[in-house]
Amino acid sequence: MTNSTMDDIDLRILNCLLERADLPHKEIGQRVHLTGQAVGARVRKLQELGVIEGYTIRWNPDKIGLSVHAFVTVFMTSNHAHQTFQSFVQHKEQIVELHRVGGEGCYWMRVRVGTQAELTALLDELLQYGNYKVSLSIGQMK
Amino acid sequence: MTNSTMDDIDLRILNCLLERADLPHKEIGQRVHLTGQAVGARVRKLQELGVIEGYTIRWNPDKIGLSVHAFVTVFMTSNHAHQTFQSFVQHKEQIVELHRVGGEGCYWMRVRVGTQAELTALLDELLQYGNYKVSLSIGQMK
DNA sequence: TAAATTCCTTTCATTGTGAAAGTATACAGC
DNA sequence: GCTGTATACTTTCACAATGAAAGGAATTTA
Repeated sequence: MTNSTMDDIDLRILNCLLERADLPHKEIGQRVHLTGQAVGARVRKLQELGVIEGYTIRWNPDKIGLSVHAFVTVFMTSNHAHQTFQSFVQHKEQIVELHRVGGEGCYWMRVRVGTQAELTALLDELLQYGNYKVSLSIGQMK
Repeated sequence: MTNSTMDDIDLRILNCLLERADLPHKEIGQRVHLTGQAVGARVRKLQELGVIEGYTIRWNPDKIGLSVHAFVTVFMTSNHAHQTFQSFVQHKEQIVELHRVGGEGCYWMRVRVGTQAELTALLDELLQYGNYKVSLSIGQMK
């Protein structure tokens, strides 16, 4: 790898892939005026640079019954519970995203569950680590 | 398509794809004891059901200079501003996710920008619609 | 028991992909 | 100003992945 910096074409390829990662390189190539092979080489470069981390699917959790989508801010009550809290979170598959935050609270997390009852149960467990604030998503606009 | 219900194999395929959507169907097939073609048929079924919405990439905004990752809760001050607020958000590419929420505030949004100054500028613009609370992600654990 | 249905496998044609070789352009050093 | 080197592309080619079609096993329905 030579040039470790991204140009405008790389950005356009990135945008194409974000929108539709199953697009053939040849078709992306038509949009950025390159052959499929050249696109392939750039994509490989972007992966080596760590810009592209991997391929995934966009999906709809609602369709498999995960209709409750909550944002939870956690306020830790003890300074010593961080380790156990984090391992607690890691093995809870309902918690699909976790960030350490500065500002409001200590952690921010996204939760996906099937029922209100399941959410309540999770929140009850959370109490061993601290307090929380919950917001429920009632519609995604973007 | 006949059976509109998902079975355990479908779920396992879904998980494979969430982890690595570029895995060949043949290889997924080995994990769930099916041929590649059978996996392909199931994936097509999941797309028709709307469970799978499309293919994307996982990427690292940090690597292209988007190092500020903020969670913003918006408290609207007027009941009439929702329309203009939503179109405002739609054409701001720094706002990468937006939800209407119940609980804390009216909207929750995820913001990706390069600098604190850029965040400040965005928050200033937000003031025409309402107040806000900001948290900055200082590390993603999941 | 026979017919229909579902879901799979096998086979095959088409398409996508990555490696290799060749070409054009830019740039450094003599 | 020329030559060597590097970069990034295109073309060619072999291989792998994919989807369509046909056929088979197991289950359901009458």
